[in-house]
Amino acid sequence: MVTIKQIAELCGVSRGTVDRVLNNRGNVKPEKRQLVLETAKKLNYQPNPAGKALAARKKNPVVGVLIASEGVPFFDDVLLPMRKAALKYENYGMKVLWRSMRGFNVEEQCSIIDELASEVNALIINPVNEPRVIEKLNDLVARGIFVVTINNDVDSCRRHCYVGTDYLQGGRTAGALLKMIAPPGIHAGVLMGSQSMQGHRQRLQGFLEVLEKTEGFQLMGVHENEDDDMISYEKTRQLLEEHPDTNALFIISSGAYGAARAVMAKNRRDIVMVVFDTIPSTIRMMRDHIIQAAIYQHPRQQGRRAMQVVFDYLVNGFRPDQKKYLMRNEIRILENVEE
Amino acid sequence: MVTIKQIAELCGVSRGTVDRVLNNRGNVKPEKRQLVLETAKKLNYQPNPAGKALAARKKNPVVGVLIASEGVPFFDDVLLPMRKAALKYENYGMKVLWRSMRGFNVEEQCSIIDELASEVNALIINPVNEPRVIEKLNDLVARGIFVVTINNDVDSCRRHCYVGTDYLQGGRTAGALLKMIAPPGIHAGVLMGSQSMQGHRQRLQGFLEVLEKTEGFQLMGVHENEDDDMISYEKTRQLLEEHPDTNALFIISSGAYGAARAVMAKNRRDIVMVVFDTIPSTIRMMRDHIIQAAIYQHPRQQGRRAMQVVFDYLVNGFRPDQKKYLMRNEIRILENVEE
DNA sequence: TTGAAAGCGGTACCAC
DNA sequence: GTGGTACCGCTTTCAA
Repeated sequence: MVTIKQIAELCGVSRGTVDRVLNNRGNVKPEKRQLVLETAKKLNYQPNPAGKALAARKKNPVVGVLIASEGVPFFDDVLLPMRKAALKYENYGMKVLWRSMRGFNVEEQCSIIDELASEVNALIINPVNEPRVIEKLNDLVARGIFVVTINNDVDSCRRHCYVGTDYLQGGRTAGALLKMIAPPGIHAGVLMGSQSMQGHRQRLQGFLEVLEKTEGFQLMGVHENEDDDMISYEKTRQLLEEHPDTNALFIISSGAYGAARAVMAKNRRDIVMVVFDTIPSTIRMMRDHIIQAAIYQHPRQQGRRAMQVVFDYLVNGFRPDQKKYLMRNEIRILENVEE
Repeated sequence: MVTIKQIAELCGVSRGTVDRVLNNRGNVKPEKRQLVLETAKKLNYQPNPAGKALAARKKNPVVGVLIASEGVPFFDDVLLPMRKAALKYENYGMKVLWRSMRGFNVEEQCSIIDELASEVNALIINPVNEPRVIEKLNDLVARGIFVVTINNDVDSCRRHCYVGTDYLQGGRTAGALLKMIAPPGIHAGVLMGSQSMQGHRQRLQGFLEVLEKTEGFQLMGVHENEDDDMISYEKTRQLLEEHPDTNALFIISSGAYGAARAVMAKNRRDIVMVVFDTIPSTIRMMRDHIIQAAIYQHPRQQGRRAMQVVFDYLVNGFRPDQKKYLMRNEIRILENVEE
């Protein structure tokens, strides 16, 4: 392992000079600069993160977290490991400010961002896909704040990093799975949160892409449930009444429980249900054999990873090595859904 | 964040004394000891891992890795992220000695362990489940070497930590999946590496546990392929000739490619194949629709995690918070198998 | 433009 | 028993 001290000795300069070169702080004579750079390269110098972390304490690293998590069980699985990771990183001197909100209110999100912006050097956010929010995030980036979007990426935003899933692939996986586990002649109904959610549209697109090539496939309707179980219940009930030949349901975001209750109410245990996320109510419905499979988007990894990317940047001085960290869309059935 | 220095000031003692108390190095008057402990507890003192890591350099932390990986594609997926993690940790001053072997030769494994034992303070090993090896590992533990078993745990071994999967659950998941994707009346043939591999037996057990309750299920035979594709090919061919009504194949460890080739040779594309691990040859067979699904045991996480557990112990001074780190058995189909 | 020195938190060793 | 001190690697500040 090579240290700054060794490079300094080899080049006949002081550690301070080496530091100035390696971190582009200027004020070094070109020849010396050149010499230091070459030596560092030749010896394959890699900074020791422990040294960096200790020194970084003086920079007072603070990260803000803003997630529209209230009333959304999925985010419990994101936030728990994120909190655990935060606890670990707080031992290095990093601080975390937690904020949450309910629903996708642009106004509210903007004002919380403003509030956080003045006291953090990094932000983890689950952003609403709206121009005003995007503009605000770009603004933070311009001011030197490190921005990580989680679970939901936004268009044309200059955020440093996105942590989430590939929605299109998620839809394809769900479609292909349904095709495998349902009898031929699939007549599927679809429920999604909202057409205005880009991720939901992409999942639907991937799903249809796979199934439309399938013999006997019929789409019985696509309905919006605003990620609400009650609305989900009503719409599913209606769908089943209008199209009794429906034999499969695909739930694109939340509302699986509501849909499952409608299936139970109609006593339609022949229906195959594929949903997203393995929240507790979904696991219960899997045990009752109402829901057959769920696509798992690694919420825990998402939470951990987002916090880690920020820590590595603020404390260890690493820029993320990817602009996007995409988690796999996994298939979970009753047998591998629990710990 | 609380530091040793602060505790020292509050207690009116020196940092050295606080260190002696918190690390049980003795030589502290009971009253002082008590006071320091109470203060640390009250302030919820947590050591800063960066400080520890820096100081740990003087201990010269070295870890040895010994995996019977040669000729086993599965371990490529374990070793690559393990190497990447090692590279990262080497920047903290930890050193890694890499060893590999081919097959499960007790003699050879023992001699490599002996060779490593004298130069490492930790060992990551994929052990052969044999008394002589187990004894040797227990010996290392007694000598203060930190031992992590990976992918294959061994009975009654005092290793500090196991990183791998739950074999029984893997078998159950495979069985339940087969039940979902194959038409009713499953006539399944099974290929396993060896009856003497505990993990393989457990997967078979989980598989049968689920399927034996299934109407119309028949087991057409269980054959050993020694994890070899050629043997796998021969045994599968034979099985299909003796039992032409076989309509499903379950491959418990390696040899999926050999079995798939036999299926192709017999032109039996109606057969449903469920296998373990998504090695390149398996992915190719999935693209050709010979293999329908694979159980994925998170090889990459296994590699990363094992290295991390060792690093956290040697460099940060954390004991692992679990004796077993079990990865989920995931279901992979063509649509979610690739990046 | 540069070097020297202090400090981040923890550990180890020496002198008393 | 105990305090003082040096050191691990990196950053920052100050003086020259």
